[in-house]
Amino acid sequence: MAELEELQEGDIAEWYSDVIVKAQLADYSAVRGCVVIRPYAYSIWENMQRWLDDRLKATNHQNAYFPLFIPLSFIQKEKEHVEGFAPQLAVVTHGGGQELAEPLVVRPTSETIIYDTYRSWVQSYRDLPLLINQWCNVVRWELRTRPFLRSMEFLWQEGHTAHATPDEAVAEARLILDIYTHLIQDLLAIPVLPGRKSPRERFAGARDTYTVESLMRDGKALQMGTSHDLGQNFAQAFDVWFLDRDGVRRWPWSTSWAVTTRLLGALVLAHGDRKGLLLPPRLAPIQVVIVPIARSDEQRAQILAAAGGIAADLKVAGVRVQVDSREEVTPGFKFNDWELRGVPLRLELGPRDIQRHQVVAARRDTAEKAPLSLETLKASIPALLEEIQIGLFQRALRFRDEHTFAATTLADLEKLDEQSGFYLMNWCGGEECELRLADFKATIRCIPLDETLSTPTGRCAVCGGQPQHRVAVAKAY
RNA sequence: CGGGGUGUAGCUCAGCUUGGUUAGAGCGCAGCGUUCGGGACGCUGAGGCCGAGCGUUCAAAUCGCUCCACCCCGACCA
Repeated sequence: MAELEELQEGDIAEWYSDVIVKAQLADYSAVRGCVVIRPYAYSIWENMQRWLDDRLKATNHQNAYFPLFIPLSFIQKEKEHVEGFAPQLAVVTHGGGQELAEPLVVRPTSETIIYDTYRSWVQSYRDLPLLINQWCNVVRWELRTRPFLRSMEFLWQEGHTAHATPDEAVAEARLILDIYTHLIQDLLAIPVLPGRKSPRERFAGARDTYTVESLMRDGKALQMGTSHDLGQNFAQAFDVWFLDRDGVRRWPWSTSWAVTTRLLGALVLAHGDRKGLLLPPRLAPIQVVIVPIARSDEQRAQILAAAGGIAADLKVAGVRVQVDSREEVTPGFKFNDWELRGVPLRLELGPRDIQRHQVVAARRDTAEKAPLSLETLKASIPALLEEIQIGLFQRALRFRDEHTFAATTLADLEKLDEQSGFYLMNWCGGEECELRLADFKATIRCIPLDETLSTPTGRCAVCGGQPQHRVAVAKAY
């Protein structure tokens, strides 16, 4: 595998699927567009889930589960929603050998079935806010699929909340965006650009869509998570009412928000290199792998015993550690194997080390090797893992800064071919101007929430008119 | 849904142009032995409806037609 930055677009695609398969993250399945998520990747997903689920519970959200099947008529109740999702629906027409009276769609997202239920849950302002989350799978009939980044079935969490005031709903959508920001920056070690979507890029049926966008190492942007201010659209469409404090009947204001297993793909594309995967320690299923090196059988027994002791100590210190005691492959093979699988830290333990009372620690991120004293491992290893975690984020942040440019005219976007990344561009807010970006295979990724970025500084780069914002433009996955 | 490509051992592929013994290689897998600080080696062995169907022929992995699947590239999408 060559250095990622040197690869052409098609080769990146090949590198990506290579890493996915060789690092045992996913397997292609018998079904087009659907992958098998292997234990290694699922374990990473569980680590993300655990953190996010805890945060959601800490902010008073509760988990629930709604049906996989949704009556077709439900999807059709919200005008924009149906227009947005109709082309992507998988529809069940038969069951038990009979044609169904009404077809059932396999959920592409659950707003409709959930609001149909909320009608009976919400009567009074005392029932609000209603803060529900569900972990599940969804299906969207994609034409062009890629493992994790876009598959026909994927896993996610979808939050659906209802509030008594519009301000509360917006505050909720923003709170979640903030939680996503922490998840992605603190755990995945990937910097995000938080912002709002242009009307054109908004979720079907939303009043406003908030997004966190990141840059992959090939300079393309990836939408990492979204949080929608749905206004009263779904409440209205599904006839959800509450009697407010002042005796007036109102539709509640609602939000929905999601992150998906796409984040697993982001991990590969944001940190991977020519050796393969590189996992941030806080998410790595195996943070430390110990590779024993021995010449004779009795030496092996001694070294394996020592390795087992180190592993036990590290486990007590909260480190996820594994001893690679395979005898059928050489240490050199193991080095490459674990590097491909992205384990952040490797400890080599051989006869020399036993003698000197040390291990040799090899960092996946910098390829540096250094001896570590056995006495202080319980402190030095967690510290080193933390250093790697921070370093990965810093490196990704530097990469993003170096790939963020200004575009003052449309012609500046021609540079996208040479130098892909975020291009900050003044925009009048007109859809005609936005559509011109297609000439460069680019889209408006977001209007940054950070006003130092989004405050316009000149004229609209496309039409020369009065700009409304500066927006982040990029090629996207 | 359009364009391109590929289907032969678990994987990567050769063989097909010019039809003809028992279909091959490397890797992987199993057993045994030697190895082990950056992808070790030797010996032995298991493993195939040549993507599916129909046709041409004395004879098809090989020629023709149809279908299917997957990958890559574009328009639509988390």
